[in-house]
Amino acid sequence: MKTAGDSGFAFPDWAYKPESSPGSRQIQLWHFILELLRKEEYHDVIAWQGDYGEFVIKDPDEVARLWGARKCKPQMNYDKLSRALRYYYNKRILHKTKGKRFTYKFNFNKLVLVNYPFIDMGSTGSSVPQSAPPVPTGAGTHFRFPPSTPSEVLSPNEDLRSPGGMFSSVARRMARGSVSDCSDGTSVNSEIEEGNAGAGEERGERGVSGGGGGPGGGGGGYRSIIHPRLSHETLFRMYGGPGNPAGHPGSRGPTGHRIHPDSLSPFPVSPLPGPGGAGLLAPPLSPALSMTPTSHLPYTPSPTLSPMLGSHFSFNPEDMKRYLQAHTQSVYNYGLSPRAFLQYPNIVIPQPHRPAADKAGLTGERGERAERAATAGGGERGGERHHHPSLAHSAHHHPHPPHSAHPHPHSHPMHHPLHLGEEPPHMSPFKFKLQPPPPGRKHRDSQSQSKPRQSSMSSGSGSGSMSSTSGLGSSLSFGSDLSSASGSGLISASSSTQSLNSAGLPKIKVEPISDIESEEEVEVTDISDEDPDERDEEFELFSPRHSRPPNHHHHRLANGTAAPQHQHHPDEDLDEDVFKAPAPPPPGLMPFFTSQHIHSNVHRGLATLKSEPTEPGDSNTPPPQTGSAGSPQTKCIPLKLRFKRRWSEDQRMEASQEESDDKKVRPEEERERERQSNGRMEMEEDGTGSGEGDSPPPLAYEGSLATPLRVSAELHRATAQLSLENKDC
DNA sequence: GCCGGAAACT
DNA sequence: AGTTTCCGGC
Repeated sequence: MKTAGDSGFAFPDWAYKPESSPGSRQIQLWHFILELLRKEEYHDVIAWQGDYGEFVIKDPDEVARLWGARKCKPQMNYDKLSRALRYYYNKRILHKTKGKRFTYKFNFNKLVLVNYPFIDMGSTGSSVPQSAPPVPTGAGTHFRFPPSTPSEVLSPNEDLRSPGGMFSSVARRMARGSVSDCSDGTSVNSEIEEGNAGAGEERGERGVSGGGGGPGGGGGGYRSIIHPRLSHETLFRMYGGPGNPAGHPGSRGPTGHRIHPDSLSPFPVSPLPGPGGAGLLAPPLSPALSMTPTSHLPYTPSPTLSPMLGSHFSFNPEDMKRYLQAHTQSVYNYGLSPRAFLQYPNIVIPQPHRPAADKAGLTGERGERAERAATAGGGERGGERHHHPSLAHSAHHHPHPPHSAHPHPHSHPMHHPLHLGEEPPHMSPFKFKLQPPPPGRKHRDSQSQSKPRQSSMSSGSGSGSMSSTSGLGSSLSFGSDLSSASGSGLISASSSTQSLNSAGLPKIKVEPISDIESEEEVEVTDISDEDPDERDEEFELFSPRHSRPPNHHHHRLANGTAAPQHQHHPDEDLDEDVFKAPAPPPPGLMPFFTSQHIHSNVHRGLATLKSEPTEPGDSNTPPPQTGSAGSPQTKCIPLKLRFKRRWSEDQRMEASQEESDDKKVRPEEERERERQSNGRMEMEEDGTGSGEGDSPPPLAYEGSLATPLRVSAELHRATAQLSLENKDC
């Protein structure tokens, strides 16, 4: 089965579909809708209206006609189209706004972020009008929706390993891509948009009534609507400097990593409003940063794109740095869940942006960007993004948003330069052998799960279960790799870890290229095995349930009282949340960002893990304001070790954060199982049900850190090993 | 108008 | 898989 996972990215199946991506021949309805929405010409037909992400089809027939034209389905009508839209309900891409005719609402959190991490949500939150269509202003010049598709994003593999590869890959795609429409031989080259940056949009369809199905008409009409490919620039932004093949370690300066050339992050905020960039979005991670674990994305090894490529790949420090940086950056840029950082405790979060430096760096670096020319009109840097009219007033056009205006970037605790260059020198390349993820726990438990639904959680193969951990095999990979790294030369982390397996993590074998041979195999057992699954709620962190007591099975209340009293239907709530403007991240979460828990000095071993989650991470990094004190002691901790720890914690976190998601999608059995074992998940909300403003107590996290003895013991051992190794650093 | 099952289509 | 088509039901 091919899914997003094939590419190595953690995407919900529905979100992936390369074929359906803009660049491919088939466009998906939601893409199309978004396209229309972003075009003023169609505002009389369909437009944003109402709440965030909500739009109204003003002229159903016309929309249907347009859609039909696009799909070469002259018989299309609103009834059919709406049926298609309804299919999105379960996928959570859309919701129907009840009571309002022809009104639907996008779930951009799932959709945009997952699919188009590059999209600039605009100033989002506050500045954006209610319906503020998360109109994605592309990272690039002009807003392109869908800026890219996961598939186009390139696999981490490619990126990390060699930008060059990335390029070629892009080139390849660009070369090939064109969207064919119903027209005879006519094909709509989506690339065009890149070229004209939206200029010359045509509405061929309109007015060509009747001709809807007509080849020429239909095709041409949308010609510029779609932007299928990710520009190189975008890619660079995503991954930091342009071509800097892994082969040239150290060639890139800190500034070179600039993901966003614009003065400030082009992704000021996630769609979720939040104080100062605090708009933390949850889990949906950038496809580009596939290594990041997401809670709702299934992991699927990709033979071709994923890091699992070939099932074996080598990793060197540079790559790691790059990856980490990208990850970090993405977290910041996309307002990802703080959890994303949990993995890299010691990592200093990159500064959102250093305009001058960045630009300089970027400029210098991106000579090869072909698209530059193409996008000429765009002026990406200028921050000239296409804004949806409705967004007009949004604070978008801030090439250099003042802090006041955009507190996020700088005020955000996360904003610390990532000093990758300062990674422990001793890091030597090591190989990771990735193996296909073991069957999810569900699988094991119930072999005969009903058909998998892509909606995050339900997929049988554990994709659902993978939730956060699995999201990206890679991220997990690291963790597991690292943890296992301490073992004998070649270890299969997954094999030793049941929890991991249950999580559906890919198996990874780490082959220390350098010296780690003496290490013992460490078995990392995670308590999270409880039920790492089916969670795909992206707002986990921000939802009330986060306040749930730590280290408990997610579905249970701390006091053991399971008495959920909230009135709403959990489903409803969740959905609502999802479709609602995101709430600001709970204060309590900040610590996560700021203080990278973990890391501990080697000597302390795992103790840190258990009790002191908030230790300051990188010695190089000044402790964030919010962070609790920090003791610079982790300097010498090998990345591997950090990862290991991070991973463990993450696992625990995951376990505690699970929550119910889309029940609709979930197989009945599954739900049943959950109910039985965990009690009502609804309870997770803790009765706090209030919604958005909820801020979970910081404690929650700490508690969740509690580690089972066995785990700590194991880890401890591993740690000891590592520490010995790195004693001298 | 809206919903969602079912089957067919690509 | 993602619709498209059809349709009965609310």
